[in-house]
Amino acid sequence: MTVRVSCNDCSLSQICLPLAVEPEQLDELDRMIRRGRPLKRGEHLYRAADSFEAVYAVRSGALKTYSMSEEGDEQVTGFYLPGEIVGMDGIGTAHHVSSAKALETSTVCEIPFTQLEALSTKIPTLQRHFFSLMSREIQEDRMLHMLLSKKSADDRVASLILSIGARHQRRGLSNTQFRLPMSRYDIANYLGLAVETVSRIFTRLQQQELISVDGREIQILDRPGLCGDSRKTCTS
Amino acid sequence: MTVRVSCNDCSLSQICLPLAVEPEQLDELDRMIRRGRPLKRGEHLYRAADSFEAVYAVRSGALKTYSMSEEGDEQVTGFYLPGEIVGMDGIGTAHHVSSAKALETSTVCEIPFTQLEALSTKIPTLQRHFFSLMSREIQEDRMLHMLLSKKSADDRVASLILSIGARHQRRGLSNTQFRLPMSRYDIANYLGLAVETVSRIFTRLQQQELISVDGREIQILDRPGLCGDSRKTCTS
DNA sequence: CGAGGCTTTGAAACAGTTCAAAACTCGTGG
DNA sequence: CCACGAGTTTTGAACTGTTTCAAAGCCTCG
Repeated sequence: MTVRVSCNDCSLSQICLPLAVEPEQLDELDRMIRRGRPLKRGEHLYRAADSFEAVYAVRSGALKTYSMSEEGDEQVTGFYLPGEIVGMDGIGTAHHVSSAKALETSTVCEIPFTQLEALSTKIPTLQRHFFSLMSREIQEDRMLHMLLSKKSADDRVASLILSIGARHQRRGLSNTQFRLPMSRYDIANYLGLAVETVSRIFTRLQQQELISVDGREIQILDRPGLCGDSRKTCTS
Repeated sequence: MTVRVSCNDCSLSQICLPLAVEPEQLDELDRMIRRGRPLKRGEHLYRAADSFEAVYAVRSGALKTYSMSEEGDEQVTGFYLPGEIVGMDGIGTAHHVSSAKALETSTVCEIPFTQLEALSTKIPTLQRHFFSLMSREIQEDRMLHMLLSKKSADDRVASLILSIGARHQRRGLSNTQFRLPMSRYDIANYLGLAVETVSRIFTRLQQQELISVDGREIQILDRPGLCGDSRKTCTS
């Protein structure tokens, strides 16, 4: 039982795949997309070693991707918010190398990759857009590389908060006040820190009056301060 | 004055782009490639903010890519050996976001991206191969993410040594004995460590008789030991 | 052969971790 | 509707891997 929503009606079409497709060709893209039932918090969208069939656009909610090392510890590799594409790391190996799990009730649009590939050869702007998406994912990984390798724990947390804010803004929401969809554990894991450290930093950033924290509810009080802290280009 | 070498004669064709192209179509790929004069150690292939025109296949030598933070410190984001493709991070932004610099005398094949894109719509296996390459770059970034966020300094260095070895093997060279093309500074920077730490670790790994080190000359003496150290899947 | 860059080594300092424990949330079932 | 309990978050104190500072030795290439 697939839900009947079309890209035309979707509020995310301006930041999602459709933006690369002319209106007259949108139907073709639209028809290949499968919109399944919502994922409940904790449910998997796919698991490592599943065969790679599709990429997914997040429609609502939030997901995390993670992989497992041989010793069995988890590494959170990314967070995905509405309008973002998840699952591109599987293209090269024909099976997923990471798992994707819902952080809260979420809906996604499934885009079968073989069909997307075929359509891409017909619509150059779509091919280009997809190259761009992957390239930008690489760029972001490089920025994360710098974050992990050069920045202090405070900078890392500040940077994540700013990033979530900026991604909210892309959807027309406040970049100043929002709810973090992930736990302190996930944040710590993603940023290569201990949970205790992350918790202490939230408290500290609040004491410095850079943000106000209430559980997962965040409000940015002093953006320049927070940016300066993380020395990150302060878009938004 | 472009050098006259064709993909047909190139010993790297089995790990480089040509592997995705049928022999009868190889000429078309071949014709779009420009082979320039060698880069001397320290010369740039491109710099951050240069407009993005092409990706490059390394033919000989070795390069590093790096980006600069606002404060002006360098982050080495990758090392590129013969047969590998460098420059894909620029696709999404129309200009390069990092710089690429020769670590030693190197030659590269320049592949104009617009032409590659056009050819990709005609040769689906080429399109697929390019998606795969980018996807694998993302995968590797994710493994690096885990390395930086969860592993000890010793594990990181061991892992890099094993990676360089494996990449030598792909070209039919020894995966046990080789020369590192990069300085201790570059290794430290890439792995998020201090130079002194890296130097100490090389000494320590040698004391443990896992490797033998003579400057940049490396020999792996106890692969399982080195793998076990870095807990990395020990291919090769 | 000399100079600047690399590499190594030692000792002190520190950022972040680990261990331990208490306090809070929130969904669930009685 | 309230109480229970598992998972999450916070806080404190001791510990440790890595960095920083300092200095000497070593290539290598002009």
